[in-house]
Amino acid sequence: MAKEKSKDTPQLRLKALAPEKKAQLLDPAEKEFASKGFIGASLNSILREAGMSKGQAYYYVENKADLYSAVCERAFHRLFKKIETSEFSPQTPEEFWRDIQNFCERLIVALNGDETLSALGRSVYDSKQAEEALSEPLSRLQIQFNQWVELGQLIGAIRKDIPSDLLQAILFGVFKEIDRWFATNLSKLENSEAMRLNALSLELLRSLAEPKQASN
Amino acid sequence: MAKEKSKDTPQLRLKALAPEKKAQLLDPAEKEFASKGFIGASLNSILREAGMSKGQAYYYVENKADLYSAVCERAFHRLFKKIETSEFSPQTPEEFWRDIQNFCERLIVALNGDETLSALGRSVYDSKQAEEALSEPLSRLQIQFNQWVELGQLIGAIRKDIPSDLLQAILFGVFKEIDRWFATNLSKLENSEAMRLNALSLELLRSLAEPKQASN
DNA sequence: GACAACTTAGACCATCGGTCTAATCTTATA
DNA sequence: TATAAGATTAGACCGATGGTCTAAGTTGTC
Repeated sequence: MAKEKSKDTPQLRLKALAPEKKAQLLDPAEKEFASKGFIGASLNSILREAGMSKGQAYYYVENKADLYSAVCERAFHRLFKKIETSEFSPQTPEEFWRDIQNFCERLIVALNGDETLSALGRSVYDSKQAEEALSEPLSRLQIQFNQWVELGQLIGAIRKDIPSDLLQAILFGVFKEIDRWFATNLSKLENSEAMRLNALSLELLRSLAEPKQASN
Repeated sequence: MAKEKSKDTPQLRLKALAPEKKAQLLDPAEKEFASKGFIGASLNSILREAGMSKGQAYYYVENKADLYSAVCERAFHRLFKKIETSEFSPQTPEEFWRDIQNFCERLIVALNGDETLSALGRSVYDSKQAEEALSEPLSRLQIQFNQWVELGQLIGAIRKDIPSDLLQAILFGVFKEIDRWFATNLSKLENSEAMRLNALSLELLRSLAEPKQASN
């Protein structure tokens, strides 16, 4: 009983690591994952870049998926610090959608200011394996999302005739495609057109989620 | 100039191959791709199953992606023979959406009758690499799709305020998520509920694509 | 039968993610 | 301060992957 039982899983060891050393591994990993995707990224190449031996890396990380997860988790926190989510307790559908719009706008601003972060985010679509690697943080996101949906349903802002996981999948799907499209086409767009489409996209999501007999 | 200049690319050689021999390679490949996805499928394992040497396979196929593409192409033809697309020349939005619904129904029936085919279809979502491997047939599909969209726009069945590739991405995305959801949840569903959701899904797609001031 | 083209087998390659062991470095206690 | 115990590190090694290459076998033609 020397210290505190000591850390005996890679994850705990990584968490207890000095920030600079953690960065020594996670920075090159983030760059590689963001640019090559989960599957395309080479572990060996990351380690070479990090100047780190395999034994060392695998002492702090269980496998490739675990490393990816650690990288995303860190990036996720970075994003959340930028967004600083404010209170969210709408009483009417109008308020609900205003708050959602507000949130989306801040999200977009935050992502636009950090290309690596948004590329990393997009890497989740890369493959099923990437999604599985993030199943834990993603399920946390999903819980959060479901709370919003339930709240929205409570105040009549969101339809109740679709199973919420199906609705969620659809909304995420649409969001994903819009994100993808903007990522590839933004540069070719006039500013005004971009803003119009942005607003339109949100309306689209709203029209999907709202009860059928729309309130406007 | 012995024969006809002979086939000097793997693709042409494969196309000229006797059907049974083609099947000897493509059948095991289809099974593997459908069950393991593009990335998860093992080429070596396919060849073992097919009783075919590497040299032989690579004589008829350029690489893994090319094999996947050949498999999908063949499956695609199989699907189309089942669907037997009828004429499609609606004059009004109502007719347009009736025809679309008709098509979707036949598509669903065809897919339900061929589990391997639908699993193979779903394998496209497996990874970006899978999608890239099918870029050629997919772009043909896209052209077809765009013709429908243009026709729909002409007769006022489809909105014109969204770039058609964005609209297409969104519709595909929604379709994909619905397909996925049904693939995992169908068994748990009551028959009547399944039918209700099915109809609702189509309505959803329609509401996304229709001009904003809906006609009904 | 000879020559050329087509076809096939499978050894071989670099790279992949991952494992394992032996060495080293740290720390705590006697 | 010596030593034992634990934490950490290096990197050889592993099986499997997709892909290449060459030498042999097969086929068709004159």
